Amino acid sequence: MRKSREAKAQSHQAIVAKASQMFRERGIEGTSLGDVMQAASLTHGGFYRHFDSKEALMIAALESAFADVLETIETGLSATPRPKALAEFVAYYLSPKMVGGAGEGCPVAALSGDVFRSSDALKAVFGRGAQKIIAVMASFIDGPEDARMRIAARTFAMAAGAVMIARASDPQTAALVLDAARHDAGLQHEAELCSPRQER
Amino acid sequence: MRKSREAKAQSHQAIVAKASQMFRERGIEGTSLGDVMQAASLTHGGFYRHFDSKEALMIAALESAFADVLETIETGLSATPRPKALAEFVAYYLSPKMVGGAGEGCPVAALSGDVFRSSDALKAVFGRGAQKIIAVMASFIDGPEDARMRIAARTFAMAAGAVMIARASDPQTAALVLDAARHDAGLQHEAELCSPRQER
DNA sequence: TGTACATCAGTGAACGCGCGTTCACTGATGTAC
DNA sequence: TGTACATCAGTGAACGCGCGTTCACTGATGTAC
Repeated sequence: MRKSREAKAQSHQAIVAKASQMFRERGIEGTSLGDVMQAASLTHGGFYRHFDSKEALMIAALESAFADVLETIETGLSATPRPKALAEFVAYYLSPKMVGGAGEGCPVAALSGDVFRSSDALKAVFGRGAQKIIAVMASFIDGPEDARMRIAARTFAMAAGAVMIARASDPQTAALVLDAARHDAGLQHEAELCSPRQER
Repeated sequence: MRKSREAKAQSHQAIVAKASQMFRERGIEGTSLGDVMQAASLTHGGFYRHFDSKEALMIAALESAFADVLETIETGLSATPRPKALAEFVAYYLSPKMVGGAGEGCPVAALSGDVFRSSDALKAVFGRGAQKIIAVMASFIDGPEDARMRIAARTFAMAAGAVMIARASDPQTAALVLDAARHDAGLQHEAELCSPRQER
């Protein structure tokens, strides 16, 4: 039953892809290795030919999820004209498709709770991914470097926070929070640009 | 070994209090009923004299967590003068004590991932709690009703999002996101008040 | 108020189940000559 | 290029473990008279 090198590579890719999707959808603890292997059309016993442990798969799956959404974000942002790009991105991030489809959505919104309770290795992958998303967002904002990073980081925190709250709430509360975040998306430059700096 | 009515009530309260703290700290799936009962100085078998299932405890514990933080928020906001109250609250929400102490912190930041994957009953409790927090925050903002609710909701989403991202990240990324959110806390009124309304 | 009895809070053993992980095995693939 | 052998991807049964839940039991508490 031995498979060729490229067949193994395909299996590996399938395992990571399915895990990446299922972890986001059902949570890491809510997804068993048996579930993942079955989704990849394999049996559970073969898992350890590909990974040393579930932890190793978690890292690979999280990296894969970040790579996927970063590509989506970069192409999406490039497609819209500069001054409105970030607002459009936030609107997309908060869309029913994104909020409802956790499996294909942002790993930050889907997995922050799980990663919080996991190893430092996973947190490092998560932090690196989050920073990359923020950096890409910042690159589509006008203004001085530090202000752009700040706007990107707080906008991302607001969008991800709104999605997480919405997913954990009843529909009415979800709508309240998502609408507020959407409304903010059109205004986020203003505070930085029109008001005198304020120290706390 | 039967205990008096008030002794039972004390046990009940202890179970809920410990569960409320442990669920936030370790996650719902990461906390077993045995852990909770042991923390409440009881043995696991007695659990079902108090609740029908773990799900029932989840609901009671979440309600208790929201009641606790709502009280903290209301007294905290009342203690600071009006125009700065919200900014002070956000600074407190983002403080190392709050970010580090999930067990005593906001259930929205600690449990949104777990509740997302749970029953509609839990989501209803979660949504109601989140709305109450937003309403209390809004009551300490000046301006027209709908704008106040919007500002409160997006500020809460940003703060909770920042805490969740920070907890799941390496220290450097955590600092980046928390600083950006802190900085925003001093500015949040401005966009609504100083810029012309913008439609998307 | 005292007594007899029913109730039931809490105990600790036991249950069935699903999980991550291990293992002996199969047979196609890769390699050495 | 062909052959003989080692490798190893994938299978499916088995493992030990912790979980939520159930149960028979104990004895103090609550209640009826």
